[in-house]
Amino acid sequence: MSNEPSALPGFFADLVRSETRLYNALNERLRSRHGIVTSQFESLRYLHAHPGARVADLAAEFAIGIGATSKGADRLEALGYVERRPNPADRRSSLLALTEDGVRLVEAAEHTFTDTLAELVGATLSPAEITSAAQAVAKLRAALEADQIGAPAG
Amino acid sequence: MSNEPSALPGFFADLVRSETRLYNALNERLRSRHGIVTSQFESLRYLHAHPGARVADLAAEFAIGIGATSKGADRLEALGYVERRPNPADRRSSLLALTEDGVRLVEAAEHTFTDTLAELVGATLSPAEITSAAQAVAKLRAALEADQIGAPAG
DNA sequence: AGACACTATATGCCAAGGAATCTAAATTGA
DNA sequence: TCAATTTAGATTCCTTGGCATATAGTGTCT
Repeated sequence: MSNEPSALPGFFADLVRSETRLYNALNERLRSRHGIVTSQFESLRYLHAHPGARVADLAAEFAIGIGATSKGADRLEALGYVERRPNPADRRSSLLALTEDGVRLVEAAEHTFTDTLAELVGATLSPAEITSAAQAVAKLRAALEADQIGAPAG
Repeated sequence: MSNEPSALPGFFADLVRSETRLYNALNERLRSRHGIVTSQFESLRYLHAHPGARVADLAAEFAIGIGATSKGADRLEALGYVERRPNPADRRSSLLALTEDGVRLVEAAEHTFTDTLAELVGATLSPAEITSAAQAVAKLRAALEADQIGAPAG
């Protein structure tokens, strides 16, 4: 009874729809309060946790292309939130780090982000549901990353 | 112990990363085998299940803007998979439907879609994990839709 | 009937990502 | 050591989506 094979397309559809709507809602909040969108917040958040990351590290984390990542870094640099510093170990690459403004922004936006998620997800799913869903997607993500599935070309 | 409030950012990150990689992997497969990408497949799939849907119905389903949906319909029409028929009840709108080619394509692509998901998700998560994750995202999606959260403006 | 608001969609412009290409730098191996 | 290969990331072109606006058709009110 439980191994309906065709549960997967519905699961995928619900996953994508939920993600789209959460992403859109977070975009609105983050843009109005902090002037950035979710993808930018996530980059800043990653750099906050991993100072000195390279463009390729960001691209691998988000499963987007190097070109797109490089352009995204340009924008954050132009906004004054990110700095490119020379990589002493390899002159082809730069080390990315948050500026002081970037640190302030990401710390403020973190509250908006967490609060909005709590409002949108926490109001709907019970802690137990969140826990079991979180375990499943964490496992799925780890497997996809380990097998390098869905990494774009450019 | 279970109601860590800060489980949500990690859950969101894993959700987005999983979705991105699954979407990218499906894009590759669908493009190489059928010449369409996942977003197009999902539109065709929706029209297969809901013949005579309008542009606005597709936009609401996917939580994307009306303008983008209209342009997407243009492309599928240009490819010969979708037809716009006059809506007898309202001459401002058209009723969208699959052509015969569109029906053939979506039925073939459905196998690719299901098989790929089974390969990527079914190999990683147990049926029980899939079931509980699917229930959670179905509930989340329904709540977001009911509250019209994350519907874009245009 | 005419005016007005409303709705459905189409269109134009801009921002962002994918893929391919290009350059510079590092690494390898004869 | 120096040519060949690989790697990092920047640049270019193309596609797609968001948002604002335009256009046409509906409904209503008088």
